[in-house]
Amino acid sequence: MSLQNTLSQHVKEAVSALYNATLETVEFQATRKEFEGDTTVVVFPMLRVVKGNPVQIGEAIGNYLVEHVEEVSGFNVVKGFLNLILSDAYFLKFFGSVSNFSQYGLVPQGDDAMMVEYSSPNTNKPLHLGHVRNVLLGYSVAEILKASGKKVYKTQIINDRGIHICKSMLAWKRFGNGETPEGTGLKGDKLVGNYYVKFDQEYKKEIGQLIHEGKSEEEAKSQAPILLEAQEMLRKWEAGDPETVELWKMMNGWVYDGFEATYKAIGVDFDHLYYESDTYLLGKDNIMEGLEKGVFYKKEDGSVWCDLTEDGLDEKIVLRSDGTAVYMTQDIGTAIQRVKDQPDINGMIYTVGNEQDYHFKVLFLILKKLGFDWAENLHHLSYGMVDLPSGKMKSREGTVVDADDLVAEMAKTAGDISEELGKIDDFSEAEKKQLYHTIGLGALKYYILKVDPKKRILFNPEESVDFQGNTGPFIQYTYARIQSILRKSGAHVRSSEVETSLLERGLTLQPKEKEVLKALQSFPDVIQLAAANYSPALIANYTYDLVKEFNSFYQNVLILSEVEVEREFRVQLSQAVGEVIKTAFSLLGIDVPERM
RNA sequence: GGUCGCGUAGCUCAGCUGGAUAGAGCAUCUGCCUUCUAAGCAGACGGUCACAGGUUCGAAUCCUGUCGCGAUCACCA
Repeated sequence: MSLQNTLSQHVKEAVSALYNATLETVEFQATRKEFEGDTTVVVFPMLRVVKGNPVQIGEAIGNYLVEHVEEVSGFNVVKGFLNLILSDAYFLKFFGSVSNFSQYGLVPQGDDAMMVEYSSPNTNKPLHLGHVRNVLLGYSVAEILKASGKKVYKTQIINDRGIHICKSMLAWKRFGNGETPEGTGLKGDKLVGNYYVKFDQEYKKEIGQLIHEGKSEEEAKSQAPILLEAQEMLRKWEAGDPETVELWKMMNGWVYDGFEATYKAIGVDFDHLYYESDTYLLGKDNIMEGLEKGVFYKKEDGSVWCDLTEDGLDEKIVLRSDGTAVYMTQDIGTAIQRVKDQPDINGMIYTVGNEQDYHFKVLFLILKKLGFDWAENLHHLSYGMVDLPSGKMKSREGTVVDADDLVAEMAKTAGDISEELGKIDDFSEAEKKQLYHTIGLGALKYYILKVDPKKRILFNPEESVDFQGNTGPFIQYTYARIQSILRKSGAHVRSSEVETSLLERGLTLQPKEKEVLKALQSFPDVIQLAAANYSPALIANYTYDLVKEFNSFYQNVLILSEVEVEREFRVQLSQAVGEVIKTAFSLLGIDVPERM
């Protein structure tokens, strides 16, 4: 039983004994820094069942607790707040009860399985800053869910078909002169992306020409020869024309190699890949079944709809009048297919930008109406856009921030700062390169993940990301310093038997040490809370708080003390903090360096 | 226009189920490297929590309305 539960029980007893009243719940709160105490009971809510002065009630309960509960060694009452002081024995008992801090807070995997989808790239252009936020969020939420005891399948659906793909194929065919990634030394996704841009340039040129010849803008846009040809290419692809399919396979292959390199650089991975070319025909059967069940209805022109007006939404089309699928059709079919493929899944998380909030609201509602039990556990992990100081990113205007460039830029900044500090002059070039990548990526990931996903991010690439304060590198730095302490102290290994004897050997805890212990104590709760809210930000901000407490301790208390017991405990405490930082950061997908 | 989200210090952000004098970092200013890594620590300065009502012993937090910003409301994906 957690301390809070134990205390809660005793407070109820106290109220019962002292006032002959029954308390439903006891409200706890972290004690504010300016008051003495380790945890606080709020007396106000008790006034409903106990009539009287909150201060007197607090005093009475406080006295009762000190007398009856060994963990409580003292108290004070300020207004309606009962601040309890916990004994050193209690804190050391907690510290000793954790046998292995590298596993601390992690719940062993149960049978509950979830699928987390993220990235969802198009294969006509490279990944950009928007994808970076998506991928980091999805990956981190998947890791947090794992830590909370869920089995997790990480997936991405690759949008590998459609008119946009044909555009870059056509442009390559027309202007490419047989260029390949190998021949040019360009990453495959970059090469293909260039032809997508090339298509757009040609398209604009042709539109201009047509308007010059007297067509209206609308006519020009729909009649430009290059566009017609792209549409023709899509038809050929759908018909399975060998030459077109061959080209499609080749160019998509280039793009996959490019994506793979980017994912590797960012440090994310997937368990399953879905290709839209395999799934885009799914869903029609499900629509037909739904039609029979009466979930959908058919209009006179043959199109199929779902009436959501009773749920406060509109009618939504799920099948066109010509019988072809829309986006919604595919998503319905894909969701159902996934559960068929992986029957232990009983929930799915879709990491997709908030511009699709409405789509997912409708999708989930329809799946519920179709009667799937897992439809209750669908969640749209919706996130805000990443804006630049210049405004929105627009691929056609070349204002996108490329993911690979961004990672390289961050590593360079990390390198510049490190060189200036000169702490790692004995590193080899390869080690330095690795370290700069770790730090730069840590800065980028932390910067994005510490913000509430719902909020838009204003990303200024020039100012780049800070390395001071609430940042990834600051936390990495703290970890590195802890490793340094462990090296210098001869790396004491913690064992659970030791801590009780620490008390017997005369150890008394200092306030800074208690603060660190308190911060460590809340880690398991934070993981659960983060999993329940799909929020990496909670983990990030928790880690920062822990590091702040540790640094304050580090700076104000001598760790390598002359007194043996103190030295032993402080080294172990440092080690524990290091392990929790490492765990927390692994949930964010951030590596920690041994030295920096 | 309907719906959804956001609005907290000059800037970037925390603030869990309502609780004490609303917290960090950056920026500005003061101290601290002969002691475990100064990417640090200790402190100062900085707030009408967009605005107005309401519920409550108590509201940044919950409810209603207003304003501002954004997204969305396709037989596009």
